Amino acid sequence: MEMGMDTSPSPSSSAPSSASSDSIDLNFLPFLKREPKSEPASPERGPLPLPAATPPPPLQVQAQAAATAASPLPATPDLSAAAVMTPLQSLPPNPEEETLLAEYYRLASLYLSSSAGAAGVIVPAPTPEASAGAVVQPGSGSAAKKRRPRSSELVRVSSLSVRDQIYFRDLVRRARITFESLRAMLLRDDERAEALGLTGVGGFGAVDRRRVRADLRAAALMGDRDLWLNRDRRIVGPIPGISVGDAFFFRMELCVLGLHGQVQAGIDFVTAGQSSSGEPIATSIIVSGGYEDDDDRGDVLVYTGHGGRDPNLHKHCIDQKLEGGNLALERSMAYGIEIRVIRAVKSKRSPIGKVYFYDGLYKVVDFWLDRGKSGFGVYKYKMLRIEGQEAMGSVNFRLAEQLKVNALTFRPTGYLSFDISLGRESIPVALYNDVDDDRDPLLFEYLARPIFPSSAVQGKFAEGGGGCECNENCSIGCYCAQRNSGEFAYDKVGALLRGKPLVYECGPYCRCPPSCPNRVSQKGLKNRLEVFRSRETGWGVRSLDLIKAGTFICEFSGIVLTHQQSEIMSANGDCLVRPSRFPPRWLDWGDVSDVYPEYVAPNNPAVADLKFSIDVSRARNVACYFSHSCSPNVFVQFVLFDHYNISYPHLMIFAMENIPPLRELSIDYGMIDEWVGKLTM
DNA sequence: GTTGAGTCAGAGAA
DNA sequence: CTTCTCTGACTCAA
Repeated sequence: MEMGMDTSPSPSSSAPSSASSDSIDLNFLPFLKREPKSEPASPERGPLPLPAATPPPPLQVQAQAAATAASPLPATPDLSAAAVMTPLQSLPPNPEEETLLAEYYRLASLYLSSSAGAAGVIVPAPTPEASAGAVVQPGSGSAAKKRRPRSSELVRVSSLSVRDQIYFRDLVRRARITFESLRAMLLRDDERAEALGLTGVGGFGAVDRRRVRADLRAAALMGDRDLWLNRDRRIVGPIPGISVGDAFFFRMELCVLGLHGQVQAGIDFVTAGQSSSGEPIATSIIVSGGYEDDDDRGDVLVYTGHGGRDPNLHKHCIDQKLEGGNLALERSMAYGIEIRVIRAVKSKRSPIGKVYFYDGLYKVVDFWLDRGKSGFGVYKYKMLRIEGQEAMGSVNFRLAEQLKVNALTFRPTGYLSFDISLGRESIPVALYNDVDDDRDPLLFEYLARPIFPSSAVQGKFAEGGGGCECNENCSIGCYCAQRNSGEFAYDKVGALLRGKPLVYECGPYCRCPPSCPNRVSQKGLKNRLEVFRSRETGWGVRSLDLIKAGTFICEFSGIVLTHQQSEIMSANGDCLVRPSRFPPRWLDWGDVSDVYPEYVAPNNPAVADLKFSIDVSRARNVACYFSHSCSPNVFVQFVLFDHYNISYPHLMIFAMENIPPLRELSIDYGMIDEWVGKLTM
């Protein structure tokens, strides 16, 4: 099958295609259901305003400059591809309209996702083959795969409306969830294969113990389905849906998203042949810390060109040449083209020991040929960060590390409490306000665990046969695995593999030890959370730790009321959280239907119609201060572990994006209740 | 700390 | 103009 015939939806096009659904019923894709009926306006794009009058600065170094550099520049480099883009006819953004649109979109999102749930998006249980995932080859088959090459069309995406921003954020999140879910599935398959005595991906007879990297395989699966983003144009400047500060764990993921298209090289650029001015143009760089001559001061960065190094040793052995990415950076300087900068920072929270932060846009302001520490010639580029951007992810990361050690040194004022839980949480929860004199969260009793009504839990502790009989950590086939319809919900480091209607963790009636990997959310906080005051969202919550997507954050606590009690209390106008109102965002986590169209979200274990509510008016925990968003970074997963009454599950909150330190956590509450208004005003 | 298989895109040849 | 082959870039996992 030719890729051109592929029936899978292609998110790489900026507007949702009116995909002909030959063989795949697109209607069951939850994501597509949530899209607004009308096409989101495509981003306003325009030709790059290349300063025609800017003469190329005289090359200070006439090294081995490629012929193109030496030849005189055309007065106006004709980036013709950009020129045919829709001309800018943008009105100045109207804040009022933006707010209305945001509200409209929130409601549309709410309506569509909730109606989707009611209309039976949850289709029959996946076959074991489908849920095992990697054993099934994607439908298109890998035979005649022909990857669509990267386009050279150079565009800059600017002034996205609120609605577009949400649209692209969701698009990017979906791609990232697909990537991470595939990777997790492949890893799990590897482990199973190894447990069975088969080795790696080579299958039978493979001798090599080394696994084929799951990140590469996940990217390849997505590539076969044309699911890589932003391949139809080369974007200069910000990538829609990716914010300054976003965190990534794999180089391949950067390629999949189009943030940086080079698997290994640190400089990504449009080649001379592709650019109509005949010159290469750099668009992004990665500062990995691998080059000894780099000098990184944050806002000011001296970056070293690539090349000249021995492939095996990380030593320079010949002079660098002004070609490829090196020349492209120089050309970007001449034209004033902004460069995306991605920094690698060491982190124990990362599966690979480091994390890549998108730190925003820089401009090259100077370049020269220098003698590196090795004694060989290296090209150096002085880059300045463009002002007015969000704080850098790498800076926030370091600040948060310092705050964990000694908060008062870096924030002498503003802390109202270092632990509003008063020791009730496993990790302290700080309270910080440097905005006004509100101290509201201090006035409530901190309740780390919800209190269930006795009628709800009486006799429900050992319901359904009590716990498992495992003496060691639980494994596939044990009673608790069966409860979870044959598979455990978490991977070995405690990340949720995919969202489910309900997760059964091992509990007090299980024999397995506390180290059992099926005990995750019951153990409480693992991240340093902070309740903080902001001018935009009132009270909010942020983390000092980098939170990997899929990991547990905290429980939603309070005094649990029965249906009857809820009716009475809400009549009194009290603050009630209704679990049934959270849109089923868990459907998205683990969704790989873009790659495996046969994938459907699990509909087991079953959960009851939830009629209870949580009263947070007297006692509450940190979860109560999460801000609302229709494009949230956390979601609710229902979990049972201590009692087994399916009408009263715990509301456990998990990350659905990688959440960088100091970024606000946001959740989709569904309807905005009066209490949310009260809390966030 | 060391090692090697693995990827895509660029560059140039066919 | 398209298609191919070679090369360079260095990451991730053991």
